[in-house]
Amino acid sequence: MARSATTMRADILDSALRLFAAHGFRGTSLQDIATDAGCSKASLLYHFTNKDAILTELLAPVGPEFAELEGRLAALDGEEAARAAVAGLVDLSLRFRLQVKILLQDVDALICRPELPDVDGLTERLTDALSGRSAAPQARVWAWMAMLGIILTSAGELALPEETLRAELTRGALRTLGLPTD
Amino acid sequence: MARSATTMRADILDSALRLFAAHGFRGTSLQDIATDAGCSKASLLYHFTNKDAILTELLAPVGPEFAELEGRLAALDGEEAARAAVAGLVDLSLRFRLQVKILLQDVDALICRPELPDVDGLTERLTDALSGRSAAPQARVWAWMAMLGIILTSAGELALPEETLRAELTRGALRTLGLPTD
DNA sequence: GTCAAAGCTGGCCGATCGGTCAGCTAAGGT
DNA sequence: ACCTTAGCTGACCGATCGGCCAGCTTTGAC
Repeated sequence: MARSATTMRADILDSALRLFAAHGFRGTSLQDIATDAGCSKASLLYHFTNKDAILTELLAPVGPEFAELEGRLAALDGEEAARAAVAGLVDLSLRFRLQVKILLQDVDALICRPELPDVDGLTERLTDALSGRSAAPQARVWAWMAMLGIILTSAGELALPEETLRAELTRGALRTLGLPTD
Repeated sequence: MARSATTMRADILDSALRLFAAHGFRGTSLQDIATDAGCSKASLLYHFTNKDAILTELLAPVGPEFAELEGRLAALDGEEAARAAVAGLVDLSLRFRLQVKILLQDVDALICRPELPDVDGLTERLTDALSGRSAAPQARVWAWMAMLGIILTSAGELALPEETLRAELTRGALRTLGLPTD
């Protein structure tokens, strides 16, 4: 054995996460991952059944976290729902920067997979909460702006300490939604 | 000749624009475009030297428009710069919805091409204007949130009349930046 | 009517993709 | 010392990609 099994698997996942986030799922070949991880392409397919399995394992922790956020939001309404949605979204976007970046790059090619989180429904329920359960066109537009602003800005490469980033993302989103920033 | 030359070229560009926006540049094959346009793959490469040439022609009108916006913004400062940047960005994002969507899907694979607009420099100068020429971390975060919110929300599929979309995008972005909405 | 050129296509090419397989190496229980 | 098995690999496969080319059909100038 070349190296401990757990290390090899972890190295592959680490390389795949970085490369998928940087160049997209479709833009990263198995050979790219193998080279980066320092092993052969065949070795990848020994540890994982196929390319999709690597992606699925990388994205596995994301789904439950967003589901839990949705559960918390479901009981709330109005301004309370919007503030909770902002806080939760900022938190998850920062914790899963790279995973979110992967999802966004090939949305259309990935949302059709049943094992992956239901992105369409998720965004719909999130914008519903962010708008404070309002169906007004303005509220829907602002909810989308706030959601995309949070997710993509945190996925970007702003060179800022995490705490200031979290604080300013929250403040910016609340203002987008027209809510006073405490 | 099967049909008038100008029609064939226009049909190809129309199909390519829709397919690139829907599935990305790398996610759309020449065969896909040919099938959609109702001609053979070889016919595409008769009208265009290669796949990149189709993309370049689709994106050609975008560069000058953003360059002109930049020129207008360069002379402005502070709140004036931010307001002008919001108005200009909303306008261009709505006018070039599909083109922007293409650029965003494969940013990393496309920005390296010299003939295409300098996305990195463009976003940097735009966020500089949106922040009112401020280097404060908060202003930079909010500028990114406003920019991404405008661009991606307009690229999305909100089923709203263009005028309300324009008005609410502008209002939302100004609030994100902490500017009074008149 | 003739003919050069434009418009268009089927068939082919090399490269690269994800994935399979037989087989090599080394670890570890007995 | 022996042998099973986990870890790993080079070589290979079919599919698909972007792109090329010889040649067919139609047009329009003369």
